[in-house]
Order: sequence, then structure tokens, then C-alpha cells
Amino acid sequence: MDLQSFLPDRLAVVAEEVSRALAAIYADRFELTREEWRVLVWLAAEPGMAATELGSRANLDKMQVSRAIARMEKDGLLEREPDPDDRRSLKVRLRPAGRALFRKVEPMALAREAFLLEALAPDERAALDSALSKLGERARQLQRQG
Amino acid sequence: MDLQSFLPDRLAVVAEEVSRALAAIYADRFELTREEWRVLVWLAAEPGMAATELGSRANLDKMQVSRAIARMEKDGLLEREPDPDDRRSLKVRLRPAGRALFRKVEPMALAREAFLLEALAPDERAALDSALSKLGERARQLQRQG
DNA sequence: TCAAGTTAGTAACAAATGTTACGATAAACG
DNA sequence: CGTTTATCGTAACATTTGTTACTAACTTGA
Repeated sequence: MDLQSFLPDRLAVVAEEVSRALAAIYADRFELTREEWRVLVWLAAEPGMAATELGSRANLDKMQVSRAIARMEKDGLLEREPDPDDRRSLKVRLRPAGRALFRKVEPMALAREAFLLEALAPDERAALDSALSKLGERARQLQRQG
Repeated sequence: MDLQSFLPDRLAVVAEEVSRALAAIYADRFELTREEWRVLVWLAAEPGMAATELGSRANLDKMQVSRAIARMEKDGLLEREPDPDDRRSLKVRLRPAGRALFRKVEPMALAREAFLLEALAPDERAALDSALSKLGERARQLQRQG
């Protein structure tokens, strides 16, 4: 057995490398954690989302969401208001500062992604995308079984 | 912008799902952290490796290695001895309990990997492998630049 | 050969993260 | 209705992880 070719670890290692290359932008330059970054992007796409919804979209658990939005609210990036239809639930939306931040980070993140993707021909990108979908599907299947 | 198709996050999410599916084995059933798992596998392949070498092979920083081997030594899984040629350095090797553990975990891990890979045709696996290599290469390039 | 710099590993502290349990709703069901 | 049961978000605590700085040991080069 050899971890270098063992898919799960190989995938993890490449994902970590890619993450680090991206964190150089959102973490080092804009002081966002990975969780905050995800919240920012999802909220930019859909303002007023419920915190729970945000969690499932961004693959974050509810405590991670709670902490991310608490920090971001403190920094004036977003605001939360109770949902009148369900007073346990919060609706969260970006404030102007949050939207402005997003407009600054987005192009840089997309530029890094573009640089990464330059390594792949269009058919290779499609193949990667399809392979990742299939692997994710199988992984969820394993988790359901235990 | 959409995180669902944004490669870095997409890769991270799939890697997390796959990791979790695997951690069900080494973490839940055998109480190994991910770092300990990596150390176990690398040491099984090459006994007597230096701790530093172990770190670079397994993509772990030196503190992670230090902690992983400390825990594993306490559990009787491995032993460390100073390298006579460089008394700062440690040579680490599995003890019988460590090798026995590896023999139990390995086939289960390989079985899960096999299940994941069943989702992919041979040419898809090759394409995935190649794409991951290229992405890793580019990611390292970005990190070097900053 | 000996000062200055580098490297291996770890201790001690700081920060982030996971976990449990809770208060406040809301839904389900008799 | 009223009484369980489930869900949302968070506080408080425990654990893990990252960071800094240190000791001991090696290397370099004047």
C-alpha cells in the first residue's frame, strides 16, 4: 500500500494544496476564514438566506455557521434579522461593506481558479468534473451505510 | 460566481466527503487520527524513517508529526531511537502492535478505495489522476509566488 | 577552530474547533 | 387543544490545532 497513489489521501493532499493557494487571497489579504469565505459567496448569490440553509449549501455545520456570521456581523459585513415566520430562524444578508468586500475578492479568486484550470484542456476539465461528482456520490453512499 | 462550480471549493468538498468516508474506518473503528493514519502507512512501507522525512512524505508539518508519533509511542504502536549519525534526528519504526494494526486497517481502507473507484471507468481514473497531478503542480506554483 | 547560521524536535502558550447541553420556538399527534 | 418531539441557534466547556520560541545538535566559512 502506498499513500501516494491511494485516492482518498491523494485527493486530500491536492485539495489542501489548492485550498492553501486560494487562502492566500481570502485569508491572508482579506482576513476571512474559509467558513466566512463560503458564507460571503453564498450570501452574495442569495441575500436573505436562512442560517441553516447557508450551512447545508456551504457544507458547514450549524456551529460553524453561527460563528462565521457572528464574526462577520461584528465586522459589519452582514446583518441578521429574525424570520417573522419562524422566530427560531435567522435571515442573513450582506451589508454594503460585505458586498464591497465580495466585489474585491471575487475577481482575484476567479483569476486563481482560471490559472489552475489553464493546466487542463476543456475535455480534461469535463472529465475531472464528472469524476468528482461520481466520487462524491459514492462517498456519501459509504457514509450512509456507515 | 457560484461555489458549486468553483473548483477549489468543489475539490475541497469532495475531498472532505471522501475523507469522512474513510475516517469511518481508521478513526471510528481504530481510533487513529488522520495524521496517525498517514504515519502508520508510510512507516509500514519504510521502517526506520526519520521524523522529518515522514513529515514531507505525508504532508504533515513537524509539530503534527511530533504529536502523532508521541501518541503512537504511548500506545505502543511504534518506537523511536535517536539517529547515531545525527543526534537531533529520530528514527521511527513500527512495533509489532503497529504492524498488526496496519494489517487490520489496510484491507478495509483498500476496500473502500476500491468501492469509490468502481464509480469510474479505467480511462476516467487515469484522467482524474492526471488532472490531480496538474492541479497540484499549479497550486504549488501559486504558493511559491505568494 | 570557533562564531554565525541552520535544522530537528518539543514545550508552552494562544487560538480555533468540536461537543454537549440548553432556551426558545415550532411541528406532530393523540 | 395540550403534551410530546424535533429544530434553530448559541453558551460553556473540552479538546485539538497552530504558533512562538527554545534547546540541542549540526554545518558553514572566515
